[in-house]
Amino acid sequence: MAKQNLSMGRKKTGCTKILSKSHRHVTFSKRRSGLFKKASELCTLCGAEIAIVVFSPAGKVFSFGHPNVEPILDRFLTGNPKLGSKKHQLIEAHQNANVRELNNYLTQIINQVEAEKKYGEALDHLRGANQRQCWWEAPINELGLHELEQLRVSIEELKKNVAIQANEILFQSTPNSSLHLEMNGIEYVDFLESKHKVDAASTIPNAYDFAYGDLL
Amino acid sequence: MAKQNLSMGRKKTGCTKILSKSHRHVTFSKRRSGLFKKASELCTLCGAEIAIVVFSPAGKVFSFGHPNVEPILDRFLTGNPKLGSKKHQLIEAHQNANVRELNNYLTQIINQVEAEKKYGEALDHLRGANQRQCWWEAPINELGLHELEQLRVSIEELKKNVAIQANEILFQSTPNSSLHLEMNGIEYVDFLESKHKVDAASTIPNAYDFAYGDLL
DNA sequence: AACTATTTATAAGA
DNA sequence: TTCTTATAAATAGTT
Repeated sequence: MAKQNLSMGRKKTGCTKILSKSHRHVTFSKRRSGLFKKASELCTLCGAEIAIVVFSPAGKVFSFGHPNVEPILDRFLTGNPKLGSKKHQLIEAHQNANVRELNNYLTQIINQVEAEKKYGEALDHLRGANQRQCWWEAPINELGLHELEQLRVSIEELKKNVAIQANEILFQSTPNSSLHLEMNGIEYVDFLESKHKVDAASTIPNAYDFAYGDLL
Repeated sequence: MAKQNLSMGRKKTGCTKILSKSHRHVTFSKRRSGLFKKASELCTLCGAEIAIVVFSPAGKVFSFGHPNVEPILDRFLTGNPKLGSKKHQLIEAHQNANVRELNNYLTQIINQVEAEKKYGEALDHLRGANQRQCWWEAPINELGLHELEQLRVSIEELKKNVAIQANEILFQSTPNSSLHLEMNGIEYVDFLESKHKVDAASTIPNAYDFAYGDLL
C-alpha cells in the first residue's frame, strides 16, 4: 500500500496536498466520482456491501452506500466493539440489553446512598441520645465500656464495608461481578473525556490509518 | 457515474457478479486495495477525510479511515438526523442529551456518597470525643443501661434496613453485586448475636421487645 | 505473488 | 462547469 505514484493523466503530480484551491476542488470532484465508481464496481462484481463517507476540506459531506449507507455503518459500529471507541461501546451497551443493567446499576447506587443515610441517621440518634441523656454523667463499669468499644468497632467496620461497597460499584472492578456494570461506569467517564480528544483529533490532518478486517 | 465498462486490463468483463468463487475473491482483494489507495490519494491530495466500510460477501469487514474511521462515521451519523432510523435516533438521543444527564446524575450521586461518608466520619469523631471525655469517668447507672438498649435498637433498625436493601438488590439486580450487601447483613446479624450474649453476661435485661419508632 | 496487455482514471487544457 | 486528450494507473488474465 505504498503511496508513491499518486498521479494519473497528463503529468505526474506530487504526493502532497494540492496548493491551488480551485485546482484542488476540481481534483476533489473528479477523484470523488472515480472513488464512488470504483466502489460501485466492486459491489456489482463481487457482491460486496460498501459505505463511504467523505468530508471535503470545506466540511461538505458526500456519501456512497450499496445497498444503503446507514445499515452498513450500523453493522460496522455495532459489530466492532473491540475496535470501538468508548463511545461506541456505550452506544452498543444501550442498544443491546444494557439499558436495564444501567438502570439496575443506578438503583444499586441509590440503595447504597440510602444505606449511608440510614447509617448516618442511626449515628445521629446515638449522638442525640448521648446529648439528651448525659451519658457522660453516668457511672462507668469496665464491662460496659468494653462492650461499648466493641460496638463502636463493629459499627466502624460496617461503615467501612458500606463505603467500600459504594466505591467498588462506582469505580473499581470486582473479580466475579458483572462486567457490564463496571464497564458502563468506567466508559461513562472515559467517554466524556475522549469526546474532547476526538474533537481535537479530527482537526489534525495527516494520520494514516488502514484497519483491515483480516485481523477480526 | 454510469456503470458501463466495468473492466480493466486484459479483457473486458461483463458488469455482472463474477461467478467463480476463487476468481471473485481475487478480484475483491485487488479492487479493495485499489479502492483504499484511491481514497488515500484523495485524502492527501485534497485534504479530505474519508471513511470506508466494506463487507465482503462472506461477511468479513474491511475498513479504511483517514485520519480515523470512527470520528468520521460519528460526524456523519450525528450530522444527519433527517435520515434517522430509530437506531440513529437512539444514538443521537444518547449523544445529545442522555449521556450528559446520566453523567450529571452520577456526579450528583457520587457527591452524595462523599458527603454521607464525611458526615458519618464527623459523627464518629463526635462520639469518640464523648467517649473520651466522659464515659470512663462516669459511674454506671440505669441511664447508661438505657443508652445501651437504645444503641441496640438503633443498630437493629439499621440491620433491618440493610437486609431490606439486600433483598431488593438480590431480586431486582445481578446476583453477584448483591452478595456483598448480603454479607454485610450477615455480619451484622453475627455482631448482634454476640452483643446479645454480652448483654446477658452483664445482667442487662434482655430486650427483644424492642420499642421502635422513637429513635428511628 | 509477479507480470503484462489492456482498459480506466484523470491532469491539464480548451 | 464540462469535454477532450495525453498519459499514468489499475487491473484481468496469465505465469
